[in-house]
Amino acid sequence: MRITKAAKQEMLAILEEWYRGMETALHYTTPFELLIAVILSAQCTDERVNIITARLFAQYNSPDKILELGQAGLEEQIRDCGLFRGKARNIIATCDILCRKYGGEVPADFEALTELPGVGRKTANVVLSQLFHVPAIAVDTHVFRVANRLGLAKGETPLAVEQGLMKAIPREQWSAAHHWLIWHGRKVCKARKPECGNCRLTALCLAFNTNKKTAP
DNA sequence: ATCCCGAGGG
DNA sequence: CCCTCTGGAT
Repeated sequence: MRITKAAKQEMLAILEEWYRGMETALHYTTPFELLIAVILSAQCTDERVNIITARLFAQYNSPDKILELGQAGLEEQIRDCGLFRGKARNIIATCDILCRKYGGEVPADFEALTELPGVGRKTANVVLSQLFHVPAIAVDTHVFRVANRLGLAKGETPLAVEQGLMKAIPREQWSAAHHWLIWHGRKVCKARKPECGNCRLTALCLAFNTNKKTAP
């Protein structure tokens, strides 16, 4: 079974109506803060990242201040969000590059961003779309799962799903659709126990209609 | 036991 | 492709 173009457009219309205006759950006040928050969000809930960054940014809200804090100090601050040694190492290295190469600012360029340690394709796309209004679809765990379940974009890798979504969604909606899919994944189309009973998309959903009315 | 707005290394 | 890194929540 496959999802028609018309069905995909209908899904997007419902998602837009449902999640209109929903944006990131991460708290930030500057580009630098968003960059760090997104790096910290790997394998960690946004809610927990917000707890950590509230404390961290109160004192250390710029690359030079993070460098002042140092590896051990940063590890202590971010310990509770998991993967803390690698994240601390990457953030320190990234802050060093930001200071030396970009005057302490966050570069608005995909190649420049992905050269920063700890910044991969997903984080770069979040920063580009959210900070610099570049059309991009960041595929995280929620977008990947929801797009595959719905049949909006099938793919075995995040890149394949990203490319499928770019075909299925008008460019001007890329950044917004990223947030619709995330919120749908967080609130309804959950990884472990999807709430199909609360979903407005079941009539169109590939997984729901393939698995005899029960999403995997 | 599995998942959370992944990335880097082998 | 695979594996590792990691604490907290369910």
